[in-house]
Amino acid sequence: MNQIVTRFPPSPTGYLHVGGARTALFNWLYARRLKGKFILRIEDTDTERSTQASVDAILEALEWLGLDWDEGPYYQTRRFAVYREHVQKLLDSGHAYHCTCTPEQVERMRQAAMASGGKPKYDGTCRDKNLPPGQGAVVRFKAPLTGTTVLEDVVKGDIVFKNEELDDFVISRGDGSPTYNFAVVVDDITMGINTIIRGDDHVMNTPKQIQLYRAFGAPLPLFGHVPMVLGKDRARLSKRHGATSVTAYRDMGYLPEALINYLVRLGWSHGDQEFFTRDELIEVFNLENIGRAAGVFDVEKLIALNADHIKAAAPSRLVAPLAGFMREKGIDIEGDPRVEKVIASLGARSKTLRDMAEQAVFYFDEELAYEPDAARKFLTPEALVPLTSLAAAVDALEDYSEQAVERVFHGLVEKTGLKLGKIAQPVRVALSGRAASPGIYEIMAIIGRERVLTRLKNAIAFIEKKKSEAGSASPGRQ
RNA sequence: GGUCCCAUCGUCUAGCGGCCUAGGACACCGGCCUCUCACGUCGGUAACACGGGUUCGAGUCCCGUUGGGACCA
Repeated sequence: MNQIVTRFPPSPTGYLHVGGARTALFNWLYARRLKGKFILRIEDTDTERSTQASVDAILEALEWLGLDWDEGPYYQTRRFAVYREHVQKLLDSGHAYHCTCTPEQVERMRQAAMASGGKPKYDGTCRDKNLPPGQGAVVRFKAPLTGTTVLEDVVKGDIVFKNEELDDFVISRGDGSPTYNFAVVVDDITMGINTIIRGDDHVMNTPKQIQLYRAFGAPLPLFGHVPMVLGKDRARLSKRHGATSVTAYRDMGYLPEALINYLVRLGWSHGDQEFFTRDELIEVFNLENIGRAAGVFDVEKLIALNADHIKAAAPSRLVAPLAGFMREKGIDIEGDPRVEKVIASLGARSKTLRDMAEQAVFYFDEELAYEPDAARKFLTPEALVPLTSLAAAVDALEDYSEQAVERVFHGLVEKTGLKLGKIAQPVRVALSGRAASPGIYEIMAIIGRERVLTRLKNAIAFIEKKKSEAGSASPGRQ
């Protein structure tokens, strides 16, 4: 085979879902691996359900995933002349014929065939009539009546179909529009596609398509049918299983490389390796290791992989995507010199970017709100001494750094005899508003001395206020 | 209903006749680390659907059953 050419042909009847994204990914990876071409084709012949909004959504999702295409997008609705020309070719070569049987007649044939225990199919009434083209006449493919058609599938192995199971299917409708199987084959042949990786819901279409290739005298492409992606209940993945659109995952704070990593491992493996960068995948992806069994989409594992990719990402890589989530919280982090350090401090603690944004707020928001439970537990009168002495020590510090701050804490431990935790927890709440956060020395280094002092003072004032309120309220109680 | 596909821990999977008293990952449970939470690290629970063959030997090959799924209607 010369240069390999793959394709992804979505129907623009909705967003790009994760199952579709996976087959696009497989085709893309295979093309990139073998330095081939990846073509995008929009199968929009169902004009009832196809929309431009869907096309846009699909392109947007592919772009976000970084699955770039080398040709296209081609639109089937703009290729009717090509289809007509190919219908004529089959007519001329005797591989197709006009048929004037009405849908009602065909339906009766099917009923009759079923009644006599046969397969519901067209009985070939017009097959040898050599009818001329006529108003409303369809064009049928003259399919082989006996023998077998073998699909040599790279993932499933050989699949044999008896030709008697198939019938003379329609390739061109009464209005001149092509049928699905016909348009696909004409497109794939004329676009030079030689490798077709698609969902295994297409295996039953394949014998018909193979017969068309033969009728056209075209070489067969390599077929690989990959198993479906299932939901938790092992039924085909659908909206009731939760988010299925690619962009929904983007909006929830997943990294495209994580979704790609997850999707590729769902149905493909490379020994025991779980974590892959995009470049690694391009290096090692192959068709041989695609599995034969359908897989269940498991968000838990996606989350874990996303966390791993966040950890592995350079902070600078995360600034732009995180900025979007911060903006939702009214915080503009772009250009802020602290962001990369903030991201570094949160990398090991974030499952998603949304999650990271949540935790990053306190670094930037000066209107710190204390978590009620954390404040109740740690911002107590007992914390007054450590808080005030820390403030004094920090204020007196000659050079302010993470190391210097750490030394201050150790000094306080010695001086007060308190356990480090007794000092650290109130400070943590004072600085972050939470009971759980990155290390406090790190936080202090990032937010800077000024803010540290302000926040410590605020916490002290908070405790004092609480104390006096409690004092004035207590006489009424026993 | 017909045709076709599939079948290893809850999930994703390794395994391509002996290296398997079945390995890894996620999740879960414990220990360690520790200023909290994470991270990390160490350990644990957990699977070859069933029944026949073939073979000296089967998770691995063949047949059947069962169970899922796809397509057509």
